[in-house]
Amino acid sequence: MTQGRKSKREHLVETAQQLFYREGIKGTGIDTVLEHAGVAKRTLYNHFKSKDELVIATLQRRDQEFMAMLKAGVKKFESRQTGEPAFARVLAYFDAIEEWTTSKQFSGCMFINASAEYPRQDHPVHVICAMHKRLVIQYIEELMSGLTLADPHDLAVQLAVLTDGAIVNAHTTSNRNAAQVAKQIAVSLLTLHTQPAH
Amino acid sequence: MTQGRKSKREHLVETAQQLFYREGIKGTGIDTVLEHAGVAKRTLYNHFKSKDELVIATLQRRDQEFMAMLKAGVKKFESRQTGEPAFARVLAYFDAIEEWTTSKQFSGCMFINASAEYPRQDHPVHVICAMHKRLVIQYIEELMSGLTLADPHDLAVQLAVLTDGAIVNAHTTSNRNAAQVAKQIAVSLLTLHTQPAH
DNA sequence: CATTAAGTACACAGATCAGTATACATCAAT
DNA sequence: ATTGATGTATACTGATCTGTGTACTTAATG
Repeated sequence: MTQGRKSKREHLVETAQQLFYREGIKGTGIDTVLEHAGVAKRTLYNHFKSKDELVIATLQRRDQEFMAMLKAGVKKFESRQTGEPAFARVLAYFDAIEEWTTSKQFSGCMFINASAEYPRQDHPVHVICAMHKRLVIQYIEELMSGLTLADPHDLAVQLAVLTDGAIVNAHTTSNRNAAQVAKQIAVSLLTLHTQPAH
Repeated sequence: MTQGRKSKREHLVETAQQLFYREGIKGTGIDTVLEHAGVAKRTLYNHFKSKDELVIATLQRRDQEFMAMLKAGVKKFESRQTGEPAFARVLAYFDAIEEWTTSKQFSGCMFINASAEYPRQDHPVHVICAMHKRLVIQYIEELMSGLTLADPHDLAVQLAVLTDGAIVNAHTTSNRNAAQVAKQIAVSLLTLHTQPAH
């Protein structure tokens, strides 16, 4: 029971996650996952009763990983900002997004990609992706909690739309400036909504 | 050579386009396309030497169709706007996006979806999607040609990022307000960039 | 030592996949 | 009327896919 470093299950999910992200989910066969993980097929099907279950496990893992990456990025970049703390956190958030979208391994948002591969909105995979996006909005709302806003949720949704636009634009058109573009817009929005027009 | 209504080729592409859009490209087999089109397999492979070629043909068709839809939408909605014509056209553009994203058959952007299914940026399918996105930016730039702007291309990219964000958000989270959110942001940006701050 | 849990190796089922081969039908143009 | 292009029907290949069946190994635990 107690065994070296990682459980086989965890190792499978980690390997599958990388492959699904790089090659797409439907573009990656179970056998490919097993080869890369160096694990027997039976072991996989002892832990997951179908590929779909493995897919869902990878998305849940990615959700954890991504949120952690975001929070670490915000922490890292917010110190380099000046002015209102909540304002600085939002800017740091877009810096984190930029660092990610310009990184070497970047291949779009795993959840947006998965949603595209499973277009049906009632499919479990699609549902999980929607949940993740809702979590991100919630997180943005938390980042802005120090600001005085007419409708904080509304602004969080705006910033989330902006984020998704930047991610997709960066991936489809290989644009390395997408996140900066989004950040620039975010600054405009924040300025508008925190200092009333007159 | 001269035959009824539509050529078999055109019919195949139209049918494939619908299925690829609704069920995903890798989620749709050649046989499914043939069943729906009522065409023999040999006929398909006389017109296209591989599935990839058919996929590319559907994307090219979708590009034509989508741009036509946008232009028709702009024409339809711009008359309902007041004020500066170029400004009104951009608002009408977002109205067109909204009408699309809230329509019954909406299942995301076919090019974003295809990019996700073919994540490798050098894959022909991915390249075509990037080209389409560049065309959209160009079109937005044309819409704004009457406005006095410091950097028209820059603003067009911003609006394109906004558009993609709205489309993706609408699809993944089934949010019917996404396009309105984007439009609202667009208004802010246009106002900021057309009437200098002081 | 015996039991039990977890993993492995490997063959295999059954479906589906893209693409080909072959023989036949239709029909317009020469 | 013959030819040539286009399409059809059907069977088939070979690869790949998810998932299962089975017998063996390994190691921790009692």
